[in-house]
Amino acid sequence: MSKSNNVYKDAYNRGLRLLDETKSLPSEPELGTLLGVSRTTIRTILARMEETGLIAWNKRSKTVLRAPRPDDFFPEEETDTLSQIIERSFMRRLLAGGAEAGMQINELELAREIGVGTTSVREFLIRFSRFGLIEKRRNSHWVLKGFTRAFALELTEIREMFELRSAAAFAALPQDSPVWADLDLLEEEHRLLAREIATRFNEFSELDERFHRLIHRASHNRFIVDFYDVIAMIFHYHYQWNKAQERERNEVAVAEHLAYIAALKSRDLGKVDAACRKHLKSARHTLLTSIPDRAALPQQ
Amino acid sequence: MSKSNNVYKDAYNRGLRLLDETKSLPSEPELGTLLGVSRTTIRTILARMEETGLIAWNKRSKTVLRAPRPDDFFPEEETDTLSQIIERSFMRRLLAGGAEAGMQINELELAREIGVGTTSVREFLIRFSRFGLIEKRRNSHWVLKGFTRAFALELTEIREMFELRSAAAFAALPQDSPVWADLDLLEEEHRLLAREIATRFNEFSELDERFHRLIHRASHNRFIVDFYDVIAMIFHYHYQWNKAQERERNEVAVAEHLAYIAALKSRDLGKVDAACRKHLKSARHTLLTSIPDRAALPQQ
DNA sequence: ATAATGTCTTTTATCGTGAAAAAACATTTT
DNA sequence: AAAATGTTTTTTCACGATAAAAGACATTAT
Repeated sequence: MSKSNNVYKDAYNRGLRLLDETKSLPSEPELGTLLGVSRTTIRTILARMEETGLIAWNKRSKTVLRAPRPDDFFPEEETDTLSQIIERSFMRRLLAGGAEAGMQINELELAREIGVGTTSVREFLIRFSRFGLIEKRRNSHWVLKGFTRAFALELTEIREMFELRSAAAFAALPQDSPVWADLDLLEEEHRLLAREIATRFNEFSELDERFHRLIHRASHNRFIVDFYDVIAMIFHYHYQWNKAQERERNEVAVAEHLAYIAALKSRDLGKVDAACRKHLKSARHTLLTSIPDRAALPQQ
Repeated sequence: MSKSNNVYKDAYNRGLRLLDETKSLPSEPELGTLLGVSRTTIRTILARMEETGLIAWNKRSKTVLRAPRPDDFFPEEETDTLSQIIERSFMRRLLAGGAEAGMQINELELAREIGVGTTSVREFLIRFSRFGLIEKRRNSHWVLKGFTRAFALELTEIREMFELRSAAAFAALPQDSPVWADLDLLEEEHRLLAREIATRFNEFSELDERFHRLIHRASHNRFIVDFYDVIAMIFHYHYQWNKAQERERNEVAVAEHLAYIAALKSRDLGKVDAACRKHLKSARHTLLTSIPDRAALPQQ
């Protein structure tokens, strides 16, 4: 099978949306930057668009002939990266119970189960290992450390250390820094979401991530910024799994964010520290309550 | 070439040293745990020892016939892991100048240069990426971020945060914790080294790592413990490269460690904090002075 | 002369394969 | 019967090969 052409398919789908907006497409390099792919892929896309009668293509002229129909799009699942597919399968296994700490992870078995080569699984596990949930035994299997209470506590300990420092750095940024404008925009989005929280509560997690990443970036420290990947991954899957009181939780979190933003804007370090601590405390609480108690039993 | 048998060769070399000590070898499973390899490898080793006339092997009896000679050992370089080989080559390139920030890293070229397959290089780069020195562009090349002043500052910022916390946790450990015995042992080793610093100064870095890892372990936080890998890697290569005033530097560091150990034993948090800060400050200074100024120029 | 298109080359992503090493199972020895 | 040895199976590690995607070079159009 070698390599799937998901990059092409995903870019094609996104390209279809451009057809609605204009009567003719821009140049190939321009499309490349627009869709974030190389010209090679753009040309493959254009070739297919021509073939399916979506556009007339002759050198520089790329005229839109008709609007894309639903069946012009490639199926969503064909646009996923292999590593996304592996990650999803792996996390499903991990969260869908039966994943006791200390359990062995078998590359070959995982690969067969997902239907991919072992190389891809190996590479995924190596990348995944930095999240602290698995560990490699040299020349042998991986060991699952488990999504335990201990893990959550260790994660939040670092998170709190990093975010308090980043928040302080943020508040100390000069008034003319562009981050203040970014913060204003995020504040506005929070206000909008707060108003319609009853229906849009599930949009919070995406906003949450953008907000915290903005703050962490103020640390100007790659290790702090990169660590947010761990948090984001955990929260992403965690919230997919645990939907209890999602609306209430998010409503509280939005309010806390707004208080946090106000504190940042006040540039009063004491207030920032207090607002940040308060939010992190409730975030930790939410994460901890969602972990089954079984996992709190002594490990190893 | 498939897979080199370096595990066997390394275990064989270590196994040879056992022959000096006894007249007959223990059971296969026992040898396995002793050398940290599987029985399969043990049996391959025994087979060769028999073949070269080192032992007489018949089922349970493994009698030593003669002492190993220098030429019985496999050459050192054949006992290295592939990832060690790749890491060394890569770091040599990186430190031996000509590695400007922003430079592209080519998997294929690296693999050809080192004489290994691309898969191994890919896996190495993925593992290496957590050190924050390289970054991947999706579907494209890796980018070298460079061993710059900024990198050193970001690294030490985290190190200081983590170590201060670990040191405080260490000092708070109950008197009957086994770590105090470990600390006593390390203290003794430091005293011995201090006495013979003139000749043994190059043994410090190994002691340094053991000392700091002991302290970090007191945090009981996997992210803190794991982060020491980054520090250890940087210091390892950094000190190989920069030998200026090595003796003096290490002499100072040993004295600082002894003061740090005394502070820990006093269990006075104020003293611990002061001693830790003092040592970390000079460690940072040493690291920073060794980075060429060119690297301090504005990046990107 | 600049920027696009057309064409060719290189690199990345992924697989299947095979030897090294581990692990599991069967048999023998104490 | 517990622990060792003997034998077989499974898994990991690393490679070369190949399609997808990126990138480089050549040519053409504005």
